[in-house]
Amino acid sequence: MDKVKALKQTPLFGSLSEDTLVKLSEKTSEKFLKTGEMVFLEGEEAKGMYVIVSGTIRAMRIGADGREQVIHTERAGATFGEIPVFDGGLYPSTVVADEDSFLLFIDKKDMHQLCYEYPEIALAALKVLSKRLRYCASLIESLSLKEVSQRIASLLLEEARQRKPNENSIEFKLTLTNQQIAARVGTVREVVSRSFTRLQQDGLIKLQGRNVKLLNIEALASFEKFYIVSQNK
Amino acid sequence: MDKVKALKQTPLFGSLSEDTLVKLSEKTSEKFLKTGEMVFLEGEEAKGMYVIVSGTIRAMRIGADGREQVIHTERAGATFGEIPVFDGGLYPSTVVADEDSFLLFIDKKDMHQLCYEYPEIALAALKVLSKRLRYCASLIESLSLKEVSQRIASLLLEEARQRKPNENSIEFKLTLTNQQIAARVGTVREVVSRSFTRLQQDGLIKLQGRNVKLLNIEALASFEKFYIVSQNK
DNA sequence: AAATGGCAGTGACTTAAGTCACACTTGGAG
DNA sequence: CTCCAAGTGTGACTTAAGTCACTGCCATTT
Repeated sequence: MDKVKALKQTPLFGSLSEDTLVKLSEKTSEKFLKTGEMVFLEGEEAKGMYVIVSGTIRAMRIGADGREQVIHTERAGATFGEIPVFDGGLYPSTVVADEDSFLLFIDKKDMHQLCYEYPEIALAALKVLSKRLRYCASLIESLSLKEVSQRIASLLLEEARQRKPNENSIEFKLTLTNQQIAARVGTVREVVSRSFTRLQQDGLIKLQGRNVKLLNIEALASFEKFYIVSQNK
Repeated sequence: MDKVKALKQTPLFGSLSEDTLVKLSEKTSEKFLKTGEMVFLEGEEAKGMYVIVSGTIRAMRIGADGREQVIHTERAGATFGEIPVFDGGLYPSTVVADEDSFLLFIDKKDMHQLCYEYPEIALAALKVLSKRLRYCASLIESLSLKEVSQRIASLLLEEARQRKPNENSIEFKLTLTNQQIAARVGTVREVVSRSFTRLQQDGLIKLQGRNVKLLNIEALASFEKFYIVSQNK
């Protein structure tokens, strides 16, 4: 069965035996989503969590003016909606499919039982949440202490890292729209656009349409970390 | 023994029997800190995590210009530094004592062993991290989508909640300096000061020195959530 | 091959927030 | 008591970021 294979791929359930995975997979229910469809809304009652078999999702919050801030994104093999499973509360953010996606739903109670029966699952979940917490802490830092162009620099470096591991000049196609970048980085479309042109003027990147070339990764990384504004007069 | 009593109080180890706690307590080591002393630095190699027996700490990041952003604060009974225990990385932020504090240190390996032996500990840890993640998500939202005075409003409401549960007009003494508030809320001292006077002008609070009175909790809460700026002309 | 809708780029303007400098409280410590 | 350090308040100024309003560019779709 396909579901079993999918569960096997995840960091959460990868440690389980074939048999156990079969039993688990029988308890899951399936959910198909088209791009843009919502999985759940912030504040909704939560009955369980999701595993992404294929596709990608974003978890986000929406401000009073309608602006969107992405909290985290997840792709195939990852899970989301775990928080209410472990602390009993409501879903902490709204989740939307960023591509057509196939999800498995796992009930709260089943998950608890698994954690008691197989401590390695609890440990794996702890690892997943820890990584997420790291990411959130960095996002907090950059929202509070860094400028937009620095945040964009780090997004570009991260995108690059996910493609080719390590060269000193990397070129790739941006799959994100400026609007999506803005929502991740905590600004608006126009500012993203201007930041790109500024990074280009400063010789850190080269743009041609949606094609980005990081001209000097070293410099970009140090810009991301250390750039300080005019200071005093 | 005092250590055992302290461990018993924590959400993490509260479920353990007296005997187990004694055994655990023997594995911990003690650490005393004066106000302002550092527990560990962001990026430091991590050998384990801490339990706060008494005192308070703040976990924070420091920007290139020296500005500080608090990620979370913890008080007696809480734990911190768990992330590297579960994901094997370095400490994600710098932790400093906000008062004279007494901590217990628990080794990574001991913690792992406990999680295997007592799944309820792993579950408790999952709950702790889930709560922290909720807090971080809200901080991200407010840094990205809310104005400083709104963030201060929510800080005031939170402070109030931690004292008297629910009345409609609450008065209390702010223990935080404006500087500390700024570091939590993601601004600078001066802006906090001005925000306070503005909240006062708008009739939401009454200030007398460090004494704050929330005049209209309803209104303050709705200001915190929904306030929208001038919009268009 | 038009036509349409979604994106990107940019000028012009506004504004919240940050910086600097200085004066004013205040609550301990000697 | 009074002195002092630490903290607060505030005016004046700068600036990053946000808003509005267009223009122009593609990539589909019919």
